[in-house]
Amino acid sequence: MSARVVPEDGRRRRRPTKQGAVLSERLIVDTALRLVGEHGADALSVRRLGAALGADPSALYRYFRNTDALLLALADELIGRAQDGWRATGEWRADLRAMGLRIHGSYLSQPQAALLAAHRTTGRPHETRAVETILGILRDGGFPDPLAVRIYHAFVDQALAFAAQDAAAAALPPAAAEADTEVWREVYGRLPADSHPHVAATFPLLAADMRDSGYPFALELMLAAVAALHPDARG
Amino acid sequence: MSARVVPEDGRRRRRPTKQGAVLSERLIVDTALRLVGEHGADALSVRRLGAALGADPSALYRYFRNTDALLLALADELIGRAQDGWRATGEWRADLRAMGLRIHGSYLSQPQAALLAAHRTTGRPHETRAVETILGILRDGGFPDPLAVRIYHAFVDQALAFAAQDAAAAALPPAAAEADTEVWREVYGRLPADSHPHVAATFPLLAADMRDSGYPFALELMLAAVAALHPDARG
DNA sequence: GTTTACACGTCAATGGTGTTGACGTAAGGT
DNA sequence: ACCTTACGTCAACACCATTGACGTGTAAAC
Repeated sequence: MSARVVPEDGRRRRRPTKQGAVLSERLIVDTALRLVGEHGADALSVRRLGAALGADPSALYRYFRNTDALLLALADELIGRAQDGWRATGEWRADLRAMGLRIHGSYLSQPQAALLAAHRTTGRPHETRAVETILGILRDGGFPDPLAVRIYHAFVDQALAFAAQDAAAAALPPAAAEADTEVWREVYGRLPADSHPHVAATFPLLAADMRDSGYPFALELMLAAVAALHPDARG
Repeated sequence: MSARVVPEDGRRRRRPTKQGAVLSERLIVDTALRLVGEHGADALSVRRLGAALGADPSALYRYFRNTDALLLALADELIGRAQDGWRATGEWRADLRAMGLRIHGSYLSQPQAALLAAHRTTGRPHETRAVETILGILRDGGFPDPLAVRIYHAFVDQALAFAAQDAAAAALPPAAAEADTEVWREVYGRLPADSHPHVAATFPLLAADMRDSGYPFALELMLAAVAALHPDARG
């Protein structure tokens, strides 16, 4: 069985499955995202996706070469959703902030797809559009090319890295997630002041702060530092 | 079978396996890291680890409640290695920089293991020591507690997130890695200037910059922004 | 309208995974 | 030397992704 996948636009004969569903790339991607959204990270397996579609699991291999290809399709869909409806204001700092938060948020809405795809280069249309947009914000904002490129790199990597990091936390099986929470309460909450004075002194602050993502603050720090590098910055 | 795991210090009877190995937490963790380092993340399964140890796979469950517990042990080992031989200089900026680069480097030295562990809270000794150290750098450096805690959070998350991100890239199977590289050359290198003017204009700079990790620059940006927040900063 | 080719849904099988309960042996405290 | 029990082993379960063979029904060709 080689080359069983037929490209989407070459498809003609859409035979319904036994249960009456008519498959398509679009339907599969949407169903996969819905499955994940409704039943969590563990719900996405070839078997379960087949069941949700009303098809034999192996039918998916007519549409995606393997699960990795399916995940890249999900990833590009997420990048696309991050940009839906966004409009540039022309103010580079506000625009970068918005893009960062949108990418982060979009990936977080589908944690386990994000996890598997945040470190891949898909080269698909939604991705290239995002690259173009962000580079444009920086160049139109007045940063010279070499600096714009360095900032672009740090900015995008940071957004994706935090997205993956927070997605990983959100995608943890319930048992592991509870284990992490309990570690905070049971271990860090009880470290003695003589061996761990700094943790002991700040524990309430720490426990409160760690509940949320560190990204928004890290993003603000990056934007502040970048502003200081702007040609127009005084000093 | 409940409560089959006996804590390491309660162990007395070290019965050798059929193949003559004498198991211990230490031996299992080291073997697991070696396995992952040599044969990739996929090589880490209970069965394969058992085989590498010369023991029945289920023997591992006498030492770790489940694979998650084993992963946390691996993560803590990496954190420990990041701190080996480090000494504070008393200069918060230099110390933070060193810690960031050490954590990042330590995880990168075992990309496959880092991938599996970078987003967990272990609560184990090496981890609590690292938390204490970093908090200490900030508090002793003159940051008031609420600010120190926020900075700590952003700093640690950034280091771990980038570590995981870069580890993921380093751990890609050769085929996928080459696919990503080719996407850069074939897709981004050929985007037409009329649809993607910014990418087209900066492609050589972009391709060169993206080869390395974005972390060092992102770290410098964060440190610069943090310096501006220091109580002693003018303005 | 009938024929025909093949796209694609289905079946069955392979070899992997984590995890558990039962069991017996040998190690160590007494 | 005895006895308890820690712990290594075995067998089994339920799940996983993936593949080769198969045949049906669709849609194009005539």
